[in-house]
Amino acid sequence: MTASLAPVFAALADDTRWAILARLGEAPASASALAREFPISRQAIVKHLEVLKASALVETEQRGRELVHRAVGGRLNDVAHELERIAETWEHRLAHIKRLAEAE
Amino acid sequence: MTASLAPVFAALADDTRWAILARLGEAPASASALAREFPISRQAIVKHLEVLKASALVETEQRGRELVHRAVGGRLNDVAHELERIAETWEHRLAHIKRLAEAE
DNA sequence: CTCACGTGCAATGATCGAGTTGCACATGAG
DNA sequence: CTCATGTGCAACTCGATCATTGCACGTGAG
Repeated sequence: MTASLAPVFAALADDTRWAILARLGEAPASASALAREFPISRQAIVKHLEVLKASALVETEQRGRELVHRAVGGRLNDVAHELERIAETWEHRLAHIKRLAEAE
Repeated sequence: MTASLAPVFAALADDTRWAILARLGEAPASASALAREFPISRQAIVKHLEVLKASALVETEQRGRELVHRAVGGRLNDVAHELERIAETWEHRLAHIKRLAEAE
């Protein structure tokens, strides 16, 4: 389960991709529309959207002849909760080890 | 602020690095010790530790002549909370837009 | 209807990062 | 003391991926 996190992080790691995702969090948009706003080609935008979609961070909907993409908060929320759980586990375990060391 | 997240994601994105971090979450260890456990060279381990340290995901302590590294839950927790906040913002904003669209 | 506009696929270039190897240094264990 | 062990620095290879360009196709706006 924790292994499934790496792809999501990889999707979020790129600055441009993160910017696109943040932009879609403000309002849905098509790939062509995004290409006009960002200083990169439409194809680059499309590829980023594919990556984001593969990690379920964006969803796509057909509006007329356009494909409108929007950011999905749910997945991000899942990741957040999992991180909290992991962080807590670490703290407990390491505190325990430290206690053992001081008991010598 | 949201821009400061990208480096952390980049640090967490690599499978090997994530595995090292998880390992350090179970118990502290030196770079050489990790190199014995993982199928990669010590130098590779060291580089991963540098990245993790740069994102404040691990801390280092001198024990005798060894450098002992341990995972830090705090930073991960910060990231988790920020992600929750962002996800919530998206949901609100997009729900608002959807409401407007249906009001037509 | 028609053409502008949005999309899809393919090949290529360029940059970045993971991993290796080799060597040098130092310091604590025995 | 001495040598094994842990660490540090540098150069190199190789693969992934970010981005570009060019072309073709379909469909809805006007």
